[in-house]
Amino acid sequence: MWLDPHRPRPFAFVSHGHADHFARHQRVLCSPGTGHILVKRYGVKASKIEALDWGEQRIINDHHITLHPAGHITGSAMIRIEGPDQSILYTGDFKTRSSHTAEIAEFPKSDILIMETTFGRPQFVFPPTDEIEKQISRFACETLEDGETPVFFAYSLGKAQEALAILHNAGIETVVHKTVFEMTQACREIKVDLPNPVLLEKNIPPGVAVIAPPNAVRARAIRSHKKRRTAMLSGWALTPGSQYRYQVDQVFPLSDHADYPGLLESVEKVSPSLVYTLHGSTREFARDLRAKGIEAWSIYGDDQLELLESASPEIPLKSELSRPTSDLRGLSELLESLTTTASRLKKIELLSIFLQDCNDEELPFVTRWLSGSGITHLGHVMIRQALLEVTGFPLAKYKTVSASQNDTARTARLLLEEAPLNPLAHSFKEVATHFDQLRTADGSIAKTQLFSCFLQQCHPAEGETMVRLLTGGLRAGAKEGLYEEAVAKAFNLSPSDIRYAAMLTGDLGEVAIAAKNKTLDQIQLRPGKPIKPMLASPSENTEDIIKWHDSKDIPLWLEPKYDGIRSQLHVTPNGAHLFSRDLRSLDNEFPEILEAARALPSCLLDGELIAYAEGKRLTFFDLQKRLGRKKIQGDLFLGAAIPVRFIAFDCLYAQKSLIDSPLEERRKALESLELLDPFTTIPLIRSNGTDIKALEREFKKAMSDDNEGLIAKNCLSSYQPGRRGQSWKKLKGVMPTLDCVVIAAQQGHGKRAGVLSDYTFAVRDKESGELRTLGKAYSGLTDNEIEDLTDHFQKTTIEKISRRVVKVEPTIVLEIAFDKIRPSKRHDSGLALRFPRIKAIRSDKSLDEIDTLQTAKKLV
DNA sequence: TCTGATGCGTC
DNA sequence: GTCGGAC
DNA sequence: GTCCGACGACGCATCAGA
Repeated sequence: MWLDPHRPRPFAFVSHGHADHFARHQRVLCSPGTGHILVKRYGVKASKIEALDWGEQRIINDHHITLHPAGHITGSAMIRIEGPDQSILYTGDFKTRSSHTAEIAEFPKSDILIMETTFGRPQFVFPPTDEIEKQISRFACETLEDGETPVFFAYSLGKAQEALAILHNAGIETVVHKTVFEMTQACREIKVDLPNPVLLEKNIPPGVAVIAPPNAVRARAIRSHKKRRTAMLSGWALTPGSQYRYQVDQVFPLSDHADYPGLLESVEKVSPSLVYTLHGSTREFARDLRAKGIEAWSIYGDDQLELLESASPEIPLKSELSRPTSDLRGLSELLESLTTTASRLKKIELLSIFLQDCNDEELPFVTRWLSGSGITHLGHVMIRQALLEVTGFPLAKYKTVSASQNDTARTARLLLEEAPLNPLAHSFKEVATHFDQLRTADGSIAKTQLFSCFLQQCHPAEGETMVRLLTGGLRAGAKEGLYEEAVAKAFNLSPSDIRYAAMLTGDLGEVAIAAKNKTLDQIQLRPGKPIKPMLASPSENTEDIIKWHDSKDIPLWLEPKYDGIRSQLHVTPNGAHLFSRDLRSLDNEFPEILEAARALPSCLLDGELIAYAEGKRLTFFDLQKRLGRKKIQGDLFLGAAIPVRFIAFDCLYAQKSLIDSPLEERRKALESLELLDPFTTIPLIRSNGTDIKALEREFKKAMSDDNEGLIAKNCLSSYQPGRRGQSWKKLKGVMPTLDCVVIAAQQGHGKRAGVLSDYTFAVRDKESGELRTLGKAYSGLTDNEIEDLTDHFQKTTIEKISRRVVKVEPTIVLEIAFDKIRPSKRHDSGLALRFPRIKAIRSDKSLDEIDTLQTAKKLV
């Protein structure tokens, strides 16, 4: 018999109904209350459950087994196993204080005690429960009086019911999230004295409090409710930074675990001769017991997601740490306000004021940092390493914190708050120098070292900002467009002028300084300086294209959409250059193209690089082999094996800038260049803009020529760099689909951190009968669908594969659309999809109706 | 020296 | 590349 | 309509660890 095992076992004791203590065992021993919860929460078959009443005795292999209330949540039990020589008590999770929904804990005397020590450090002393309850009620009342909604986050089983009882006793009307609703009903069914719960519908009615599980922080009904004040109910409220960690307005230390005095008290009652400790501060608590003359050892395994050790006394807490006023601090504070305000206008206002305060030297690079360029990024592995160096924490601790955050920057801040730091003031210039050093440092070890030294001199908040900047994940809800408007506002210019200049340079920093000095008009297009390519908006079908064109008099211009690499060819008297879609230089990768371009006059061409050999186009994957190469070495060989052509479809400069000229004129300029191999001009179809049949024919032809589809262009439009405007439309082929079953689900990042957002799907191999994975997808589902699926997958989890991934029962059939299917080593089907997306959740289909590997292979 | 994990940039 | 959500 | 941030597979480079 296993005790609370994480993996499915033939026979296991399950102490209570929380997910971290449960797996799909063949037979389960538990209290009747827990048994009922397992049925309701995880859909466990009642026949698999062997319930044992409090004090009732069972004999298994000559051992007397009894269960005793643990006081953690409804039904939570300790198990006592008495053998011929000695007795063992395993506590599961427990608490010593009384509560509204859990039975009062009993501590039978035993020789060996295996106990949980989640809060096994002396600083964990919870205030009296009635005191906490009063605070909670007061928070709810005050919030309601202010016309706002109090929202409590609490585990859906246990804490949520406590909260419901507390609010009910205080006479506060409460609505609860779906999972809380279900768990409350389950508790009521086993005679726990709780008010009838009211389910939270789409919108929160006025005058009520809300109880939701912590992972509903991002649920739509709650997020969209602006007038809310949030509170987290957790014992971790006692740790520094918890309010920040949970991103709530308030935290209350309402806990279902024993605090430090409670742990000691329970050891005393059991009076064991040997203690093993589990969860949380296992080593510390065992050490404390040994100091009292009780033999005690920790069983390693800090598998509790929420675990966060508190600062040791010699390290100053966050509040005591000085936070020097500095440029960097200003930037931190700016980012913080940007993140918290949803209003676009407000963000622009904040940014513009900030930019006005920068001097000429700072302005360009600060603008670049904010708009996400000009910083070499550090990967999260290097950042993790630097954090471990500064804090001296073990990797396990990083992982625990990171698992609860899913955000490197926030993880950094939490860890730094417990680290011995020496915050100094940092000017922008110093920060810029540091970024430079990081960029030029050789190797990841040197970079890590540099960064950890810098972090040591940062206040945690500034450390977080540095990490945000270095990971590029500002998550401030602002990108290019908004920054352009901010620059315009800061220097009193029109946003369109700023945008135009930004299009030309692709460097907002340069634009900002020009704006400040009123020299914007000096920014002009010229070959050698890359500009952002114009993009096409997608359209559904040929009908859309006709509707969009909407003209009898103007021809509809069509070009095939090649499957290559978008690139810009700049030819100047001093040499030629190639740039990629995001303005990276491709010069090293395609030297033979540059060589050939020397024969061309000065010009700037927009086009597509494609792989082409022996009169035939090769695939994108062939072409990709030539990307990312650092050394020119072997280029001769590669150039021969995978020759490349540049297919030009636009000309932005020929003697003068043609950016503002209509496409017609640009095309003329392009044709007058009379390009020769390896340069070609894209075939152009000047079609009648009203004949849908003709359009269909052209589209079919483009597809049968192995193109991705067609690009439709308005021949009178100017070139709009960097915008996915309406002057160009793309039309792609109808995608094939396969019906697949989900076999694993993965936790998301950022705004998808509380949900299982990413699904591994599989098809059936007819030969072996096995399921074979084909790929992963999330794209295509709405937030609500993801929430529902998360719920479903939590209930149908078979086992935890890794920190983020769970294996689930194959119950959900998805219709997966994709562009192409091809052989691959990534998945065990030996196939992979290009651009997979979820077209539909096929709840009408069952596992035996999914597509087969053999069908999939035919589509290759 | 090889391999797998990670980062980065292309679609 | 894909997509949904927010403004 | 437009921007933004969640994500897919693939190929090359780099680095840690076998």
